[in-house]
Amino acid sequence: MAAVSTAKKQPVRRRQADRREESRERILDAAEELLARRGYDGVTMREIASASATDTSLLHYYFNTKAGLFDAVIARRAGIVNETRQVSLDAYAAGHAGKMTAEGVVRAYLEPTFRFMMSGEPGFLNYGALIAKLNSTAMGGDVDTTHTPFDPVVRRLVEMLAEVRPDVKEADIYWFYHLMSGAISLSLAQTGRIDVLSGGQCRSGDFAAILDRMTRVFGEGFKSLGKLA
Amino acid sequence: MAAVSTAKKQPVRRRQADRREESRERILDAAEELLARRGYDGVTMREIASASATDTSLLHYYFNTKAGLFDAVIARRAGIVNETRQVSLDAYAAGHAGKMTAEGVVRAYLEPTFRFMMSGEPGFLNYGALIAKLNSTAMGGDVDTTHTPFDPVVRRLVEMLAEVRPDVKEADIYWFYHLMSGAISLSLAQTGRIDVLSGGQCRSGDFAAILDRMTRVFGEGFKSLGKLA
DNA sequence: ATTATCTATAGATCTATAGATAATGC
DNA sequence: ATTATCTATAGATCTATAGATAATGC
Repeated sequence: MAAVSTAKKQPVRRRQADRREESRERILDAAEELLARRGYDGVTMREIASASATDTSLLHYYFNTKAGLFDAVIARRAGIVNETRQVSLDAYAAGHAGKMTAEGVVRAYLEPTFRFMMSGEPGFLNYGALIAKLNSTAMGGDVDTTHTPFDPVVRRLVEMLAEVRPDVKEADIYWFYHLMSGAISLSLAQTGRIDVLSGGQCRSGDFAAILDRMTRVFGEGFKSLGKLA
Repeated sequence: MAAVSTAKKQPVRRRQADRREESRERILDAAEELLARRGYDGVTMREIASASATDTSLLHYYFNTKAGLFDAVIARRAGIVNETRQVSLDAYAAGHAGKMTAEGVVRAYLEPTFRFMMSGEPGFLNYGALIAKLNSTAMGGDVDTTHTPFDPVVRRLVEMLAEVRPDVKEADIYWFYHLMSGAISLSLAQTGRIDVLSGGQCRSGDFAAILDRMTRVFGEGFKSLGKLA
């Protein structure tokens, strides 16, 4: 057997890179949760430091400023989310050349996001709520919302929808995305409001139900575009 | 001719009630704009005081606390918005007994909101953005989101949609409302993101365009409910 | 006499940094 | 010798209130 819990008092000797990584992750986790719940201005560096069992000086050591910490929280998961969406759209396009449907495209776009939310990892639930807050924040404020890292995938989505219905004007497809985006955002926000409103018939955290309804409603709704009113 | 600008130096003699009302409105306007732009925690009482050309002590005199001021901002326009929606839904129901359509109900629900946004009154644009922020805030925080004053009208909407399609489960109608609510929220937020994304083909402030697309997409999308997938 | 408004400040924060100490690198 | 972490604090806020003054009521 290898040496498991040999010395009692002696601190575990960890590599610098590991200490660094562990501390950063611990801070990012705490920041993610607090930022998701109360927003950028609703959270203090002290609170994040306290929640991650360290001091504000360490937060500044790793992330420089509060805005830097915020950006790091967003950036941490943006890559994987983006890639998964991209892969999903490409896979659907490849598997349905010439027979793509709006519903299929919509599902391919939505599924990865909701799969992350259903993974059970609390980090993703917090991340989702944080992205929702960011989405409803006007551009040009303190928090930089210009570098939304999701734009290329959205363009791909629009492209594929245009292929399904070449007669629909591009602007209308963008509006369609806008409406869908709003529905996604509110869902990621997990506000608990629909729970109360429906008397418990719906639960904010039931992402399987939301994915199903979204796919249907937007898949069908897409057909209305381009028609005369 | 009546006495217009008679005395030069002499301060205009105004009734107490008028002074009170004018000051309150001036403060509420400034608060509404700042809160819409930066959120509850992103704005200070000092800033609101400065923007309304007064002091924080007067803000506290009229509204007690920061939370009290926030509530007053929300409450000021909630009544008229609510009533207008209610009247619109009732009018549609009365005029289309037995021949209501999902699209008709959806339009009757949406139209008043968007009409306020299109009124050109900047107060309503700010109010809309503020409501959008509130909608994506989880319940149970500092800001009280439980007293959302819009619930009764939503129930009426759900009721009418259920009349259009009695075969659809109530939970599905609530989910449908949830999706629509997300799209409304993002639209009210006026983030400017769709403008950039679409390369200027769409404008966040084009509420006529949004109302038109929403009515179509959700009117058509509603038909997908209750169907087998 | 009452109500609205201003002056001044208490007491509790906040972000950020300088400088000391502890742990790892080599 | 270098990197990670902690101690202590600067300097600038923040919300809220006490108490004085100005304007209106009657």
